[in-house]
Amino acid sequence: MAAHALAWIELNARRGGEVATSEQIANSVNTNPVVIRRLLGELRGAGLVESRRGAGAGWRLLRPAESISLAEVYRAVEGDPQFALHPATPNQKCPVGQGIRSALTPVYDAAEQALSAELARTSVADVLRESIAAP
Amino acid sequence: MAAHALAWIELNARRGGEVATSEQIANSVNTNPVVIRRLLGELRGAGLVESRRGAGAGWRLLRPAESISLAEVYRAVEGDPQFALHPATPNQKCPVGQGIRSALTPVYDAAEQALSAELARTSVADVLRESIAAP
DNA sequence: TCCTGTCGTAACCGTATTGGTTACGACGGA
DNA sequence: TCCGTCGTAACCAATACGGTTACGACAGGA
Repeated sequence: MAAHALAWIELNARRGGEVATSEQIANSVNTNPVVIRRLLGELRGAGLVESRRGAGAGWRLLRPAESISLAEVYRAVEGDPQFALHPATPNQKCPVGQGIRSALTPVYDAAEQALSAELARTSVADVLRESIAAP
Repeated sequence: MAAHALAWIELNARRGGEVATSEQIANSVNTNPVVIRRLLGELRGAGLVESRRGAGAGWRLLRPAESISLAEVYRAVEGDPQFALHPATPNQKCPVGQGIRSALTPVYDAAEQALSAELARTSVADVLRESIAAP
């Protein structure tokens, strides 16, 4: 949904729209404007968009769509690590339980890294282009 | 937890244990035996372990720990795709909404692929070794 | 100055997921 | 026959997520 929202803002800008309102975006994503405002709020925290209030308010990209990668979007939206360790701390009296977390942490880090690197290959502009090109 | 359980089964085997019971594994993972049985049930479905019932029952790896990668474990446990598309189908009357899903699907597939490739670099035997080696 | 449109945010709901727990039947070796 | 273990259903609490309503804050125009 975040990728969709950003692509829509970019399309709107290319059509001459100064800013995009959460209601317009919600109409395309088919959800509630509040959901969009929450979502874009996180992206604003990551420095990807800015919002204007008052009359004629709305949202705008802070950087060219070509330079915003899905890795940044992903990181902004899915803040916490994707790979969680055990909910309860394992049995420290067992050799495995004692060392399992420090054994898995680097593996998880590498996995997140690989994921991020792959997502970095696609930009919001790419998403928009492929969306428009779809049959 | 799945990686932990498999590593424990392997450690137990190296110590001469024929099979590992869900209660023993649960003791190391610090959870309930039923949770372990459910978990290993999925891994059995993926052909990674087998279970024996009756007296003296328990679990055993079906393949050498060196040949079981975390990618297989991950796939067995986290069956469905990690990247979900929109919960509600987007507005088909909008160019972005109409094409966004077919634009994102290949990106998601590539991301899952990158993730899997990274996890494939680590085996259950690696996890056990690193766990035991931990300070 | 007031009015209007939009964001910002809190509050709440329903649903789904997850790990945990209890319970009990099924199985199979001793 | 007995006993230990798996297999599985049922239920619970906690959490997360998208959705919805509501309302104050803000800013620009009339």
